[in-house]
Amino acid sequence: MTIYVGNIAYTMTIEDLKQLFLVYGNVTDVKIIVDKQTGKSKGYGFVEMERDEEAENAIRALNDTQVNGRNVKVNNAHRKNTSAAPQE
DNA sequence: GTTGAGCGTT
Repeated sequence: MTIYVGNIAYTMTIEDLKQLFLVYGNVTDVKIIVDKQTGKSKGYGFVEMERDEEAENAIRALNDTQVNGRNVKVNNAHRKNTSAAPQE
């Protein structure tokens, strides 16, 4: 399952997110979106986990929680073709 | 700061 992580602090890195989600399950891939034009973080990223149940568990545990001083938004991704469900 | 990018073998 691909998890969307938004409103994260610019200080948050891929390893930071990976460690956070690894507590709830094994993480297959972690990615933070960086603007190609500015080279800065866009403030959101994606985390891919093997088991959906662990992913949802991590979502419920980390969503709307303060990380690095920022209230992060964690939810299952609902766009692109990386989601478990088709896009309308 | 709210739903990507990958640029060459993932």
